[in-house]
Amino acid sequence: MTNQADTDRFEQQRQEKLAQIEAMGIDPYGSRYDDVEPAAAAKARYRDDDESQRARCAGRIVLLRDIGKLIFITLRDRTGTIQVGLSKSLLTAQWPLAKLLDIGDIIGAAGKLGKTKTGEITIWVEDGGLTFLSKCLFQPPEKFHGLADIDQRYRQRYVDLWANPEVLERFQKRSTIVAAIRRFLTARGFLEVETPMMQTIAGGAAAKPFITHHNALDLDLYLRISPELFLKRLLVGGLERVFEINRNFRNEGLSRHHNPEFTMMELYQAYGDYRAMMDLTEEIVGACIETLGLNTKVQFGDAQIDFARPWRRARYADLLQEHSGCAVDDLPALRAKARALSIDDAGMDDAVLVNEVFETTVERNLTAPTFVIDYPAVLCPLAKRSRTDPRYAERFELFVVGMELANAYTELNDPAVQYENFLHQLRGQEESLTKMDTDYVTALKYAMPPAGGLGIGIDRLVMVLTGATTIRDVILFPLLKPVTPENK
RNA sequence: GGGAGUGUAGCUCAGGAGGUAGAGCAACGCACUUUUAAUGCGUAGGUCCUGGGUUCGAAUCCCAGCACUCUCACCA
Repeated sequence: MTNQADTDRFEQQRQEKLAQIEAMGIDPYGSRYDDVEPAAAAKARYRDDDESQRARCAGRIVLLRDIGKLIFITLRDRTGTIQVGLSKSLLTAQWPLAKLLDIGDIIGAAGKLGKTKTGEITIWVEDGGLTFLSKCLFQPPEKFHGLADIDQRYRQRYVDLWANPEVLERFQKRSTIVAAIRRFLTARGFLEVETPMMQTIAGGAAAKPFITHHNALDLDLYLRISPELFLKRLLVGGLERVFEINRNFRNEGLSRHHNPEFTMMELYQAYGDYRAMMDLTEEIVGACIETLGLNTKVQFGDAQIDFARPWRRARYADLLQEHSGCAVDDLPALRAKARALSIDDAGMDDAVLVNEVFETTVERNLTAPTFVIDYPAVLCPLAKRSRTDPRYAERFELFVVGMELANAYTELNDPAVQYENFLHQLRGQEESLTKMDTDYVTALKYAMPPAGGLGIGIDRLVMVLTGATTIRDVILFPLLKPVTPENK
């Protein structure tokens, strides 16, 4: 698609300007530039009645209007934009440098802070106040429409971030959300920890793992699919409240809701249970909404989501009945339903089949925040069974706009039951569950306090709170097929 | 993997009932000291994704492939 000869045509012109800048004795790649004020702050403090105001900002030239002996520049930094005015009479010796500026270049601008005739707050750069900081050698995207080619936006995120300001804003919000969660949990006495990303047994979930190899030990290792079993070992160790915000890796397909590496916040709270986790989830998400300065009503595509508490809590069996018309224990009806939905049920366990029907009929309809509670116990080998009805596990999954956003259990702390569940899992299971984590069972034998555990998918939470309908819009560098010479 | 769509200038996009193509922005030149996507005049810029076929002639029609998007399937 990109014609090399043409790319060179534009780059050539900019190379020539770079050479002219060098000929002036100026380093076209700049150096340390101190005392920079954010553009937004400079604009915010401006006062009409003060002639002595000055400002010093730095950023990228995103617009440039050359009116002969006067040039107006829109300078963008991480906080926004500010106009820079370059006038021949003010700049004097630096005027030739001003005439060499291109859109995309990075400059520093210092001078009087004032207004133009039309009322735009402007830094009127004085001689010596123009600092060349870095030359952009490529033609930037179209100034009004920005970068629209979706593939190129992800591949060249470094361009996307400044060509499309809403992209930068969304990633700033992501950072704000993660910081809010850390602050909230830390204030509650949770300790942030880091557990292994490379594990000899990929436990804590059922997913296909990525495999890597440690040379010195000649040992295959798995990138973790979950930190769960390590965090619960810490409960045994007496860290009664722990959390980790980090990447999980699952070797599965890509979609609007799935990236092979994704960020999970997982926490464990001794002496809690899954109901405590529901309250905590509402509070955590509430803290994020508050920090972002949002109303509880959030727009997502065509849907409006209302996060006002409390959120709906509905039993798995009831939702199944409501959306599929089948009772959770009516297997003939569920088999029939599965066939009607063209689910391939050959060789499928009953519980797995029920869950297939659940996923196809129920999940996509859960738009408003909904805690699905009381899952069939066989689907939850790490969760404690209900004392009142052992067919069910004390587990919830939180759904919003049809997406699983969180998952929580009352944690199973009985080593004998855990051992049995592991054994049961091993029969006919996929690769992630072929090895038993016997050390985890040993840990439970040393006594793990009863506890609640919660995982929140950070990427999906950011999607919901920023209105991003694809996970790739909340991951800076999503996984893409590499560009090869053959497919270019 | 199935289905649908898209691929044209650096960027954003038109167009093309078969006769080798256009706009805006960006670039280059000229003019302009208060612009706001500055403006006006001029110039330059294209393997119309790739390969094959039909045809006197293909960017357009046909076939195959590649890439991307959406969607379905897969995914505790």
